Amino acid sequence: MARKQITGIGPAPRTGADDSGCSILHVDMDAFFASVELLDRPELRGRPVIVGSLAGRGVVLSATYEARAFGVHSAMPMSRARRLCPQATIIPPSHGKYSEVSKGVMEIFHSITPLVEPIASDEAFLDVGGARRRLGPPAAIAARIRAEVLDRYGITCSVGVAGSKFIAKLASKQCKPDGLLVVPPGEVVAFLHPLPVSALWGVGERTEQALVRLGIRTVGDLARVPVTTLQRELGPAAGGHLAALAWGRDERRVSPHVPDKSIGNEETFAADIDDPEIIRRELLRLSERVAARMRKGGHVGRTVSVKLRRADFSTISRSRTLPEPTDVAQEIYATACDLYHAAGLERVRLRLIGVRMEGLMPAETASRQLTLGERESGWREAEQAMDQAIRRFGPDAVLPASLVRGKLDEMEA
DNA sequence: TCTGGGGTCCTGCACCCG
DNA sequence: TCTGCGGGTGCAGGACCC
Repeated sequence: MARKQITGIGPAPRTGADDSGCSILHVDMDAFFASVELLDRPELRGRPVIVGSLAGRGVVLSATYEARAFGVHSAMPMSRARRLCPQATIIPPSHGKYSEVSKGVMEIFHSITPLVEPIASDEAFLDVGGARRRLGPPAAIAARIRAEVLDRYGITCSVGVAGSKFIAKLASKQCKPDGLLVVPPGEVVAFLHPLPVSALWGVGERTEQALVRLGIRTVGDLARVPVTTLQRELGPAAGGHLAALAWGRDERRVSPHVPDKSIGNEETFAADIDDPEIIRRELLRLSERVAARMRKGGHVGRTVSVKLRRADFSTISRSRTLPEPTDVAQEIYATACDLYHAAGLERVRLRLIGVRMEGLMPAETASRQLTLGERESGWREAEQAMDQAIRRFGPDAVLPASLVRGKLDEMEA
């Protein structure tokens, strides 16, 4: 999903360019969540529609191009979006529906090539180098994908075709919505240099400000700055990275299987909370969710990380590495509680808490000390039994006692 | 204006160890 | 024995992405 707002005008989209040397496609669904919602609400076509939560603190998840014309964009606070476009129809998100369509779209990609790297539910990179003989040149394959997605799901997508992932991604962004743009290797610099620096992957608000202070506004400006200057200003990694991107150099391959590095869940409260009992109950709920996801994915992890966001939006994180990797919620929860206590925020109003497991590895390769394994086996077996019950009877089938107490409190209130 | 939730990656610092 | 140094690791925070 295109979230970054790029201002500035690039070259006009081209579809008939020479696509030899361009085997990377970036496919990006147009206003994906909103487009899926319009399938069920065709009467809203051509009107401003925003997908986002109606209640509490929320941001815009997706907006039709009619809503974007009023300045609404993804990640904008809903309160602001409503002010900018009061006539918009607001639809609460239905993630299950988007996953279904996403799965189908990914299947279309896989029918073209096994080299598909999903980046999000609505976009992916494809390496179609091996599909040329069967399906024709990359631009023709891109056109075929666009037609098939429209035919099967009634929604449009934009496709960038280039010799690298980075340029393909920029190309799809430039031709949105419902477009196709080929950037041949010989035209990369001419395509790239007029763009604003914010178009580059890795340049967010802060980095853009830093670059503007140096008088760098376009990618062309950036390309003319010595790499040592960029590294001094932005750090060795970011400086080197941007210097390469400014000349279109991007060697990354399309990788179909990128292993997970961490799994976490976080929650923003409807109102700020300073009651340690409630916070601990939420830590348990989040630990349960994280552990269940880890077991489902066959992961164990070594580092427990807790995120605490105060009412003023300042955020701290605390982490601890365990002697042995785990996927047991009770262990994650106990560590999370320790970290929360040690942070000294037990009487501080919090708006968000999160629990994350890092240092993931496949459960079957994780060696476990016998004594620890014996101590935990009761919990692991209990939690695996919970997993089974939940799969059979639904998410509320089994809950830890303290979460049941919490639910009863809510019902009584 | 008031900021979700899922992530990755980088940097700087502290500490340990050889 | 003490000190300096460099590498590895853990931790905290921040920027960035979708």
